[in-house]
Amino acid sequence: MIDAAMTLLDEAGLDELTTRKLAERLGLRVGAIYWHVKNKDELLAELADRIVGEALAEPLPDMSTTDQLETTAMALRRAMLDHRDGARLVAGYAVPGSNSLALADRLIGIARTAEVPLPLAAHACDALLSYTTGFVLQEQQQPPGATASGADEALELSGLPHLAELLAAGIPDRETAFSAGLRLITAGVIAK
Amino acid sequence: MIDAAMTLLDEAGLDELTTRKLAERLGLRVGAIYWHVKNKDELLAELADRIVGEALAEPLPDMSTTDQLETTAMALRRAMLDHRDGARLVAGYAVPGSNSLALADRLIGIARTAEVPLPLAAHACDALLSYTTGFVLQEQQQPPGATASGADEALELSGLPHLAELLAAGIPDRETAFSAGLRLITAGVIAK
DNA sequence: ACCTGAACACCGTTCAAGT
DNA sequence: ACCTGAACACCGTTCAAGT
Repeated sequence: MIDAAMTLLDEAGLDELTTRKLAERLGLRVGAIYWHVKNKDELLAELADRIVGEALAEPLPDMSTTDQLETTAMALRRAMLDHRDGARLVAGYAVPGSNSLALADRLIGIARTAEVPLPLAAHACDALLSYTTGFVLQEQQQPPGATASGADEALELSGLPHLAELLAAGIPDRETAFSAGLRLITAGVIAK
Repeated sequence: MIDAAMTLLDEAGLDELTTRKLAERLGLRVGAIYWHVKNKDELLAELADRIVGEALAEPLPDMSTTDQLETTAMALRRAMLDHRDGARLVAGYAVPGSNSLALADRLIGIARTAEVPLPLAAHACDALLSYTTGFVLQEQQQPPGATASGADEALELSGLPHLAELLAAGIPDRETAFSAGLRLITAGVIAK
């Protein structure tokens, strides 16, 4: 059931993930869905939790504290990117009681082993999670035929000198942009 | 038209912001909506842009570079919090060509006046925007009767020692949590 | 220019009734 | 225990036709 929903999500995206299409894929009538699951929101919550679970499954090699924090955040990003609209799902339906809490606990734990005081560790965890989901959300937003690379259609840049300069200098790819933001956050944690 | 949509959003939330309810509020039939606007997505994009515009309207007093960056991010947070589901709207429908670009340009500009090199300034801008929308998204998520303060219903904390400790120590309020994350990012920008 | 009437192709959810 | 049939109350969108 949830497996079928997951593959339907991956193939069709969140907007097309409908109870009726799910039923059809399972060879059932719509109503049958509601024997397995209370409602659609519960279904989506389970999907979101599963995605966060994939991030959690990633092993953590021996490395510096900041690298461990960054690796964990990158695992979350990977897990969300691995599923269509993954970030929207996690941001919108991931619910306490589940893997999200475990992920938060892991992040705080990493910071604490480096003797980071609890309040700062909590804020760092919060910042990393908000940043990561915010970043991937934006990343997965441009959906259909966004011209993959190069300066695409001339958007209005008059009055936006810095963006113009940035466009001329070349926009960095998503990977390095994400890592750079991550570094800004984690550096602040141990520097304190 | 967009004004009516905005107040409907504020009163009813994004899920209840429906073309039919909007028409009813305007004393029209549904079809009439589509004379004013191409489709619902365009309507939502205009709302999102308007919200970002409110953030842009906030004046920037004379202060340190990091304070200016933080003030700008806080203005965006305020603007999103000022409207029901503001973050979901901005994250999901804000589109280039509009106030989002102006906001990004402003952030990069602030960093650049402090002689931050362009690539770092761009990454800082990216990080601040992703963090802020991610944070407020989460903030506006718990919708209905989330027990406002205090440790609410016992969620399962076995195996989550750090979260348990955090809960015992008291969860910091959203304001200071947001500021703390902001500081982590901005500190990294000038420290470099 | 601006709107109505009326339809089309969808949704999520419920619930008696079947097996 | 698991599913069907059939309905209910909604959606967004289109488009001829009216004024």
